[in-house]
Amino acid sequence: MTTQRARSGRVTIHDLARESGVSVSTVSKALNDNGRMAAETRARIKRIAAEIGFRPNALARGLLSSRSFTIGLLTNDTYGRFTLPVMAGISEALVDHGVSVFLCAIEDDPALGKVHVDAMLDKQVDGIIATGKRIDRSLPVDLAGLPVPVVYAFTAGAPESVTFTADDAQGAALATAWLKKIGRRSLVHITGPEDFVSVGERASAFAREAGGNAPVLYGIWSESWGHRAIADLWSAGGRLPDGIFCGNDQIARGVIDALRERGVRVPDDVSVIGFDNWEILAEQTRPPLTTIDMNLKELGREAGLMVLALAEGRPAEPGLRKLPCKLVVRQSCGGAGTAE
Amino acid sequence: MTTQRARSGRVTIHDLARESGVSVSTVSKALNDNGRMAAETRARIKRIAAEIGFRPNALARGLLSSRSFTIGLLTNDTYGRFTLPVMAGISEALVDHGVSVFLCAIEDDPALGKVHVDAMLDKQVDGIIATGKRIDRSLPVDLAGLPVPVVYAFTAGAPESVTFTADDAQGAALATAWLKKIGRRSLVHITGPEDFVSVGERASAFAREAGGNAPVLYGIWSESWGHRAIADLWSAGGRLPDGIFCGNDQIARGVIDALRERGVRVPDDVSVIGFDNWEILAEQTRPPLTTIDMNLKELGREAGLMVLALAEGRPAEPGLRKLPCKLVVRQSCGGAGTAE
DNA sequence: TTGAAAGCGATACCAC
DNA sequence: GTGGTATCGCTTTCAA
Repeated sequence: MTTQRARSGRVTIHDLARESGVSVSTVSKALNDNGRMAAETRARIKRIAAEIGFRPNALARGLLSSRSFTIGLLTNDTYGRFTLPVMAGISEALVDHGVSVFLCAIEDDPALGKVHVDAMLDKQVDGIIATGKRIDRSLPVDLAGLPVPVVYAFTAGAPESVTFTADDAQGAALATAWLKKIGRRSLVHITGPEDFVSVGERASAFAREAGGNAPVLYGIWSESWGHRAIADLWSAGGRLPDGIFCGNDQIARGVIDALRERGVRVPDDVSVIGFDNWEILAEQTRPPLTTIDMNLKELGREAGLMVLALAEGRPAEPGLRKLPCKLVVRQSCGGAGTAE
Repeated sequence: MTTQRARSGRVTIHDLARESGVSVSTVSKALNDNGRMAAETRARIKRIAAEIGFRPNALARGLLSSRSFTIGLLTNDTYGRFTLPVMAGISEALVDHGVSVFLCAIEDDPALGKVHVDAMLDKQVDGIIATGKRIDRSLPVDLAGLPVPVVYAFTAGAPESVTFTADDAQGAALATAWLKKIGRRSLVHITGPEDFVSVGERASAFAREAGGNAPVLYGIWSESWGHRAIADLWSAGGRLPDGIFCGNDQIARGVIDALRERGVRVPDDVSVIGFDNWEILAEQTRPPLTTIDMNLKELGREAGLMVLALAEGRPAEPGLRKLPCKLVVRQSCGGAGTAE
């Protein structure tokens, strides 16, 4: 181990060759289990490699193979509520394959987006995943015609691309069915802005499941709207709901707070169900919120495996893939397994 | 533009040389503004480069320069509340310098940590930033003795390293001083677990500013604890506070909800101030929460510039750098500029 | 079974 | 001014 190393402090295949008394090419074959060679030599080289801590330079390797084992993740979800689970899934799926992820937060700035895309391409990423906070809006960058495969996750994709999204309709149906299953009969859907595609999908599914004249209240994605919606409903003097399906967990939170302030008991008098399973919020709601989970981590995982497949040249059917949501039962609906 | 290109679909410096009718070395010099050459030639080459969309391969470049223009970001903050702003700051600071960021979420798994660190080193990152959710805990990986500079941000660092953190004491003093400034005299601090260093720092600063016998209530970082703390205080029958400094925004949220439920008016009767400026929560609190912002984005920016400096061989004083917090005034304290 | 040599894409030195 | 050539660290024929 007294041999001198490169000034970089990193040990190269040359160092290893010198140390093992064989040539560079032999070392390469030994480590990659290529070619034919004495099993003993191979073992010895591997042992010495481990001893002196040799790790092949991925840059050099990438130069040859034109695979960098790197992908880029583009997002405009600064807050990260949606992006983070997606990201976690991607990372988890790819780390086993030795693929690293460049994170590029581009806000809604096209110029910034271009800078990041160019930087990623310069760095020879094997593929790009675009993700966002809305499935009916695309990122402010044009990713068509890039020399690498692009997969869209939770953001609108180019026509002939692969896009993953949560199945809003199925999730909403799940929520509504659950309210009915636990015995609720007068249902309301309090949700976000009508121009969101996911709002429309969820509302339609709700209507289908709850019956066409169950009211749908559109508003914004905030607690305050949930609060106000309850105020409106209770002061309108109509038939009061006993089951409320909210468009997201924040609205649900507002709804539950408003109900409590009115002395309406949740879940005894009214069941409330949210959407998103934003845990930090859902768990702190009183009572903890039953809600729909979009399985974003799984979505990320699938997106990750998909870019990987495309990068390796495996073919994939283009199109929109809707991944199923799941129900997370906490206490805001009551009824879970009990004879209510 | 009819000349054939490499099968990769990416145009290389050779293509560009052929296209411009000059040698590869001339092209290189032209694009990098190196060497002496006819201004006209340089301009022509640049123009053609832009036309055929030439972008230098960063892998090849990195091989030579032993600079990959890539850094690694290691985090165990899965939820991302702290990591995200830090990350945004890092990215923002580095994108101008052409540096990309590998995101490595390692949970609290040492094995996963090692995998990611190895992968980053293989990819020749120029430096690593370690970030977490607690400044008094270190990540489950040993980053000492790495061949690249390491900077710690919002997580405990190795002894001789550069570590950035928020100035908890200053932030707490700021909060407490604000309560006093707007005329509050009976102060309480409701905060998180006593074994967090930041809890200790904030509590000491609070005591210093509020007077030694102002009570400090330790609990957990949740709304429910804030809620319960108020219940305890109001049922204990002691002197009731008119100013409450909470250890984080979630606790503050619980406190405010509990106060409202008791008919105590915020901010008329009691001022409440939080910590973290977790906007999505602080803005939805009723009334919106006045709180302390740790300037995490700025912290990230500084950390980014620091690794960059270290990577370029510029020296830096090791040690802990506490960055100042700032006060964000909303409505939960009242008093802002008014003659209360 | 092993090693020499070419080459991946770019840069830098040194001739011309 | 411009172009050949060595080089970065590694993989991959092809000879020996």
